[in-house]
Amino acid sequence: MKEERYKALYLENQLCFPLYACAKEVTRQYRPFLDRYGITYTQYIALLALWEYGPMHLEDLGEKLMLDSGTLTPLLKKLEEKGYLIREKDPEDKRNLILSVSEKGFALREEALLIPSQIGSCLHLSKEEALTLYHLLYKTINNMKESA
Amino acid sequence: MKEERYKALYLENQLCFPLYACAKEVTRQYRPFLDRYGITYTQYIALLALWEYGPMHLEDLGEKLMLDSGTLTPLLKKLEEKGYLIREKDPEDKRNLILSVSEKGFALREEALLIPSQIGSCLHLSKEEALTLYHLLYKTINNMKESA
DNA sequence: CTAAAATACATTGTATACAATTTAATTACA
DNA sequence: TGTAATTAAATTGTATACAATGTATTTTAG
Repeated sequence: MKEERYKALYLENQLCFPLYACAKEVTRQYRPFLDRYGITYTQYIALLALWEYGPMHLEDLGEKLMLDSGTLTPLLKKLEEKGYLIREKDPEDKRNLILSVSEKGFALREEALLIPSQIGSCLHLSKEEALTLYHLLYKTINNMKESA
Repeated sequence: MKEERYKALYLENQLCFPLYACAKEVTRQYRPFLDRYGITYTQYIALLALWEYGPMHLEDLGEKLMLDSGTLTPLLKKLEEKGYLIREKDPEDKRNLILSVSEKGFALREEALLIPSQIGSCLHLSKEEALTLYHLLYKTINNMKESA
């Protein structure tokens, strides 16, 4: 099986695989912290964006998170059901949906303040390693966006 | 909104987000190449493991790919339906499922030989950058596994 | 030797992801 | 102005992911 000819297809020679596995593993690290508030990782990053930038349209959130309406629509409805979010039609243009964090959603922000450092300590990377990884990931993302 | 107090929760201060986004984006790059053979990214990495290591049990594949039976069972059935894979009970221990690549599956391996370099060129990373990224990702994965 | 524990896979239920299509609202233009 | 083109969400359909449970098989203890 392990013929030289197929070296390019060895799992350990792929960059994609550790990327895929690491991303899954990191979101798994978040689970116990987020379970306490009844939210998922994707719901969490949606809140991160809305906490930081304030009310915005679904499309803008989609651009920030690189997610489309097919993913976001049901996810945002769940956040609304849980009381963290308000979804309302934009009176200026009723095609748009304005997303804004509720009072309960802002209360959650206070609790969430503790999460990043707890996750950070799971990863056990030096500040320098984390920064290198961060920049390489964004560089890769931007490279892919350009070539598209 | 953008108060100093909440800096730790800024989307751009998260390491998890570019990781999550990059992984999704890279699997998207695979899609056009894999669509031609009617397989998905996860099905592709399952084949990578089976091409490289030969027949194995579902559990071993799950360990290599960090996936459980809930994900693998339906995925492997689809690969079998498409004719790339053979699923059979192990006569030695009928709890185990032996997974082996079919003739058609090995024919696909020849075609797949072209994929890694085509993906590589989408990422536009130098050999050094790719290697650094690779090592940091595996380091992070291993760190998380240890702390668990 | 047999009942209980353990094991491996399958199934169920929930939540993404995303392509493709549909629907409602707005804009553009003939 | 009235209709065609465009736009933004929502919906539909398929494929992961994964926790929790179920089921068949094997192993282990007594």
